[in-house]
Amino acid sequence: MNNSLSIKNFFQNFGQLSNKDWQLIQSLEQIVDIDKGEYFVKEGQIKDEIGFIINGCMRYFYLKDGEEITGEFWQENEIVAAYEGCILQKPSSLYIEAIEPTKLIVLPYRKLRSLSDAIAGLDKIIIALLENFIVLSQERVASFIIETPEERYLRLRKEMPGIEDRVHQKYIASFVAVTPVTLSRIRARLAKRK
Amino acid sequence: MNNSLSIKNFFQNFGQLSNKDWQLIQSLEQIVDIDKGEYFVKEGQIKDEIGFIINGCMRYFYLKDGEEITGEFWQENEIVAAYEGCILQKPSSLYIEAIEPTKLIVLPYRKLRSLSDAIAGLDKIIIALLENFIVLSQERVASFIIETPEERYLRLRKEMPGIEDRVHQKYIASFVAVTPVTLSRIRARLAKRK
DNA sequence: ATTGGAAATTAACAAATGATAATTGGGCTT
DNA sequence: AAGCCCAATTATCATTTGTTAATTTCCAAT
Repeated sequence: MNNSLSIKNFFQNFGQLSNKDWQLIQSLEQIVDIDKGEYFVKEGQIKDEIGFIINGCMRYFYLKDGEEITGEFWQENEIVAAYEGCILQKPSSLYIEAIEPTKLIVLPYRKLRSLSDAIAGLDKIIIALLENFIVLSQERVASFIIETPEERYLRLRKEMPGIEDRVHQKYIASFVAVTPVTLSRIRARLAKRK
Repeated sequence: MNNSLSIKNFFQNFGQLSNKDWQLIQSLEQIVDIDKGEYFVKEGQIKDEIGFIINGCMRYFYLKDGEEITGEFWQENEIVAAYEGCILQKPSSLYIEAIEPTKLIVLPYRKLRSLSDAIAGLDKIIIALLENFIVLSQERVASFIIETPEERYLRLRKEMPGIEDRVHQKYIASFVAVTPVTLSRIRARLAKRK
């Protein structure tokens, strides 16, 4: 099966493309495999590429005082990117790591942008992609503003069923913004309540 | 002086427009004055308009268990919007309130989008606007992930000098994600340390 | 199957934050 | 200028979370 189909489907959610246009985009594509524990982006690196996960699981994290603090998890059919590299062309302040062996379709963001002259309608798709990203980003902000750690934990389980079987609890703990010990206590409380 | 000049300058940061194109955009513009304590958006309302602050000061907040929790402050030359309305055409889950008497230039987002066929280069400007928004949004996420309340407070003072003279400390407290009492203690600690 | 090592849980204690209430301070109205 | 109302500070106490360490559980490698 053609891996590229999946990202095509993803793009076509946002707008239609002719086969010829699609081939132009495909010419920028690269398939990348990342081993478990290896990185798509490291701190300090300028990475202007976006990755589309064919299979596997990733996270991004900040390194603060030697501690890894997870910001987000990504799974199949999701887009991973370091916005600093893509939008600002600046060195990343975060790491993007494969939690499992991960296969990605990689597209250079600026080169993709530069195809808009050749591909009518590409701008519309990019706008839709960015809008999509904004929605996710704002939901994450809202989750910090209005939710407790326990609520964030429950939301993660709901939004990403199965994620607990894929990643360490200590990663989830920092995603939820507590220590592993506290997450353990939250889980104990929830289990008792049931 | 022409208020519309300021939003034109703002847009032109992201791309050039001819006078004719600009007039087309201007035809969508509306000047809106909002009294202190009044709202640009209320919870439940579908608002697909973006506002550009000519003068004044605003904030958005969520209402949770009767508590107002501030998510962001906006000042002159910044754009205010409820992404749920603009992007998703859904009822807002938040309020946008004028903290001071505020004058806005208001543009309907979807109508603006629909001008792309008539205005070459508008899509590029919209992309730049969205990218700009993503950067701000991700910085806010990062601030929750890697910073302590004290650090968030210091960052706000640095990024928005003078904001403390414009808004109540209780608003700042919830922005920083602590109670007013705790913010007061943080301030006392900082004053002593100096 | 055994074993080594890290992750998760549990317990005990320290530190920080929240909640409540009393006091002080500042701004607005009359 | 006086008085009132709400915001901000301070104090006290309760609750929660972090920290450290001990114990158990889970994987992975041999």
